[in-house]
Amino acid sequence: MHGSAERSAEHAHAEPAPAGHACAHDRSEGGCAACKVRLVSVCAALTSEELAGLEALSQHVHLDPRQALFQQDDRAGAVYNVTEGALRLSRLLPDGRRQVMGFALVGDFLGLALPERFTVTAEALAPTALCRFEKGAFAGLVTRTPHLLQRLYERAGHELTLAQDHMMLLGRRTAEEKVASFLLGLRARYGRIGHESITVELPMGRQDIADHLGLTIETVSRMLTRLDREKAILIVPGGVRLMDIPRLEGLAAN
Amino acid sequence: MHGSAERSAEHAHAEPAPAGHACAHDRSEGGCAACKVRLVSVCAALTSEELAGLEALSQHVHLDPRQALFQQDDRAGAVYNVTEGALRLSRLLPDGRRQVMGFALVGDFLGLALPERFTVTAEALAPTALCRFEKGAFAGLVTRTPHLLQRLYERAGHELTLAQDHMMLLGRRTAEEKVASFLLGLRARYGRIGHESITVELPMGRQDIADHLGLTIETVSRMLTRLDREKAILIVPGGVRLMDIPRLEGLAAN
DNA sequence: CGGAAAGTTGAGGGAGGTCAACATCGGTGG
DNA sequence: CCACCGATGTTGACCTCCCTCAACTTTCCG
Repeated sequence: MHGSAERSAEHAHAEPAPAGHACAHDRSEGGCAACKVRLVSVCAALTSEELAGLEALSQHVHLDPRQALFQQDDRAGAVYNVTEGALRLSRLLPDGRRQVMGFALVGDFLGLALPERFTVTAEALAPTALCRFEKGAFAGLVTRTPHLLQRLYERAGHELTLAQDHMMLLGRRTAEEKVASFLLGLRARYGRIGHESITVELPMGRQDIADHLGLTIETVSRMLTRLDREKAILIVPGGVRLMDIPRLEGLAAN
Repeated sequence: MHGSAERSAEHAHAEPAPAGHACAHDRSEGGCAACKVRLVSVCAALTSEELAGLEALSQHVHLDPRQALFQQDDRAGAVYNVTEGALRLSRLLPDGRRQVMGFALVGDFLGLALPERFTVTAEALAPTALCRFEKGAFAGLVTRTPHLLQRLYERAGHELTLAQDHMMLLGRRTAEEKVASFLLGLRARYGRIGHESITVELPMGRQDIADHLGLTIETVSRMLTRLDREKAILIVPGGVRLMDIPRLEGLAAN
């Protein structure tokens, strides 16, 4: 099921640029200062000189749907900033059971902890564009730029509280609560990146949602159907419209 | 069930020192340089001058079993380093369901993310001693000491991968796997702080384990009994002796 | 020694998993 | 343009793992 079609772009980079090409002219269209994710991303911590330093390191990467950016346990050679699209971050147990640790949306940073090896597999859910920073160079910039380190640290702290929220969800909530909570959380995230709407796009499949919430695909489907039947949501192609947010918030209960 | 006996030492600090006293003479017995948790803690990043700076900020706090150090949503006025004992870090849902996010052992750092408010409640499981650092002063030291910030950042990254491990456990493992994994994980942690042994102390109760693993107290008890019956472990007063570690590792499966 | 708290064990039930059939959707080629 | 096909999602029937409820035992302290 994890066929060779999902080869890692991280590997590809070492080879003569088959996918994920990172040629110099790729970063000629405006640069970091004009980057539309700058204000929502970790780059907001930087002065314009620092930004220039960052830009010198940046490369653009594009992924097709289902293409992997990197695999769990790959040596981490770079960090990334998502500028377009969405990715699934997952871990596999030896027997194939999967846990989706989260979804990276526009503005999200991958490789935050600067780990030796990636702790998750990152795969594109849609056509996705990223800013790539060579890890060594980025680490150098970080040590020279306490601002940036501070910002990364704050971000890591934030990730940690999100992880705690999700542990609460996985350990102590019912299936219906999990699904309601997931939809509200996703809506809030879209809101923060400027796409405030009652309609929540779901670029991930039902299986991805199930593996994220610690459920099966059937249970996710049933809960969505139930919420739809009860007029709390409306299932639409490619997403869900939240019809009764107070009710959903009651279910999410936090 | 969460009676007034569990009042927060964080509150107590503002009042005229009822519990958790932090008088100057409390830090006269050796200081940070002689601190036995120094090498396993975040302080290992510091030079001896920096250590002196840290020491000037430090206060000793002692907690009795069941006493709270701080509560979820308390304004975070300090960070802590555990020097003795153990604490339970938990979160409560409005309806009383509880998730234990983890247990802090000797050498562990509380308030790592320097949050505005604590995201968990911390309660002592045994007589516990901590080093307390006023948050403002600590934050000041951090900005003046890139070493330390770097170290905190690494630590936060490590916490993040631990959180991911635990999400995998909560979302995708069976009760037996959860318990086996928990025991092995605890043993590994004790090992890292110098208490390598086949016998794992369990300073927390069954309910705490259950709330950590997303199970009920009865299921935890049954799984321990089953592992005992199968000679994988031996239940002893106050803990568990791991009799067949390969078998436990097979169950934990990762 | 006595009472409360903590832990264990058993019986029964239910939320969610499993298995299987069916529906829907999107792409591809005739 | 539509028939076909595989992938994805939905629905139903049944089952099982874990939860619930309850009784009992053990441990911990005063």
